Amino acid sequence: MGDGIWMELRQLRYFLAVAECGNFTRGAEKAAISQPSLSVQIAALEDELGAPLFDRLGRHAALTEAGRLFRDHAQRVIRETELAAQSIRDLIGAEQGRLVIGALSTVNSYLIPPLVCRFKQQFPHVHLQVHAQPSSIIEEAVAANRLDLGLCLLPATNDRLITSRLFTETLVLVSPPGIRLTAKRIRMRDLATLPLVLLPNDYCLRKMIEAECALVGVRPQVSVEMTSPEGILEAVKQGVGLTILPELFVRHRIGGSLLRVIELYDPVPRHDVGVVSLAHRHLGKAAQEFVRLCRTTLGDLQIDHDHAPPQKIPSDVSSAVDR
Amino acid sequence: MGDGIWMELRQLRYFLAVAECGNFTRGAEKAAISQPSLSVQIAALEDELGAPLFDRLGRHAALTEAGRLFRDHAQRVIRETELAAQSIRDLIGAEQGRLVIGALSTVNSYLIPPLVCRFKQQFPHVHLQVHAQPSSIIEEAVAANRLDLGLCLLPATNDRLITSRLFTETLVLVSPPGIRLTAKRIRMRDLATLPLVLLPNDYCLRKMIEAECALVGVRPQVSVEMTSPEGILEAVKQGVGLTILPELFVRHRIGGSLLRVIELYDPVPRHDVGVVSLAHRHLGKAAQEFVRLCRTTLGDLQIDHDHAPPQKIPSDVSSAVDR
DNA sequence: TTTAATTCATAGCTTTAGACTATTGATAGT
DNA sequence: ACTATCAATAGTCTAAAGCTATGAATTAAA
Repeated sequence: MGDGIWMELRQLRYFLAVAECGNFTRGAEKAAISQPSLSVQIAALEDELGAPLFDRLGRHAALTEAGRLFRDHAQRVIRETELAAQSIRDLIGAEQGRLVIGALSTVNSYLIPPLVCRFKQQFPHVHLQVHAQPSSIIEEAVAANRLDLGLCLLPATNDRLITSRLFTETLVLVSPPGIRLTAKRIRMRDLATLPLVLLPNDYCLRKMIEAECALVGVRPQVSVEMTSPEGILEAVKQGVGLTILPELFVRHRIGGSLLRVIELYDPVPRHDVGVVSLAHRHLGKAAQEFVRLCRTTLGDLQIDHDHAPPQKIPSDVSSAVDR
Repeated sequence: MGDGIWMELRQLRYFLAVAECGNFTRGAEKAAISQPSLSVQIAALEDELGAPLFDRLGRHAALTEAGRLFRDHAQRVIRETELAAQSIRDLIGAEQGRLVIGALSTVNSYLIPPLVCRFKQQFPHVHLQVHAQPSSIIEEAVAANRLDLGLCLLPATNDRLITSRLFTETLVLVSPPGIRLTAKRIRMRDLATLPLVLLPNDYCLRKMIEAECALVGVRPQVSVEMTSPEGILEAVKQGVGLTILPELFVRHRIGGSLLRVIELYDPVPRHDVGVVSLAHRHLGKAAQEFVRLCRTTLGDLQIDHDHAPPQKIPSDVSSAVDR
């Protein structure tokens, strides 16, 4: 407490140099300083510790008992500093670390799986944690610095966040096989007569649907509310009703089932999805790379739908729809 | 290698202060420096590590991923320096450490046992190692810094040693029960006719005896040579011959045996025993205390002989001698 | 929206202390 | 006794660590 001066790493480095050389003069050479400078530092160290570290015998300087004891500690200290610097370098190279992100549950379903796959391939030692949460919770968590990144609806309401738009999600109507709906696309206002299975109304997606409907003067008939998009899709499959969900999500989920996808228009219900992070929050290489992978993965997904569908996936889908 | 500037403990201390407070301003208070000084040091640290350690969010400063990683290392470093300082303090208090001494085998027999006992009582955690060696070897080992202290004959021949006289050892003649020698004291020159069991002639003690004899113009009749004083005493007990050994040693060894102690005079053969250490060699508290204990223990031993003998031990001895 | 308060960074200046050269004193080896 | 080596000391210089004052940015309150 009362000490005015403290040990410094420099002194430990000099000390170890002398201990290794057994000689102040050569120790100074090794430490790349002059011999007097080294002597002063060693003396300061000895003074602070309260015991001589070397016996200055004419020919060589030998460690005292205290010196031997101190050497072991000093070596550990220096080693630890080197380890510290190295581990930071490793982290910059994103070879380790921890990345916690939040994602909308719909996005979580189709974007995250291939994304995680690629990410893990690139950064096998980064501990990645993905939370499927509603947009509002994600925003809050990112703002509170509990999440590194968030994938949520835009625009974000919290102004402490910086956002970066990723893509536009289009909503489509999903109908079960039994329903007699031959149209490939229907107007928004025509939703009024259909029984819908939707998310609870504290979800952004639900709110958006309500808002879109209000714009064209209709109130959707909500027959059932469920919290999980997957569950909703399953319910629709059972014939509970129809639902409205993001197109990408639906297309990647209906697989071999008999569900039909019906486009909505006038207007087309859509919203932007983007990545959000806390302003002034430094993003590590892993996080930056994660964002980049979002875009490339998304690009690949879009291709699967804007181009490939006419050849591949639609064959599955249409066959299922045809029946 | 190429780096011009190095991490310093000061920076780690400041870093930990900020990490703990989550705030540069309060961290500066904790570190007892101004906030700008702290900012500069943290910036330097971040610059050297190549990654930001804190995210400067408006309200508080939060550790980055790199910061969290670095904190663990920094804590270990600081902890280790504290341990180092503490262990040196402990050593100064002689609560631990290692003390290696050399002692003449005769001295080793009577002085060392009680000495070690007292020493261990005072410094239970000091690893004490005692080597029974001839004076010349001890001198050499102390000069080569392989021994911390040496108990040997004075004067020491090596001028790199500093010596401190402890006491004067007087040599006495020891005779077995069977010999017809009634005198309590005999002249040195009378040794000429007696068969002696002595140490080999590379021992200082032997050399001294030879020298003393030469002074009075006699050559001792050496019937047997043995390297260990204890062995010699045993041989004498078996009737192999007489011997000449340090009085203190003999008195503490003949116990209940029938050996007789006969004083020598004209001149009285004696030599100084002292403690030697290497010049400029710093002696730890344990070593210093060991020397002090030599003197006090020796004082107690002398008392046992200069005063107690008339009452106690001599009764045993005389009875044994009378027979 | 404006205002006030926090908080960290920057700039300029002061002072500390680490580093260098030159020298002395001491020791060891010739 | 002489020489060489080595560590400590003295004196000077400079780099950097510290402080004060100030500015920019953000948050909280009015």
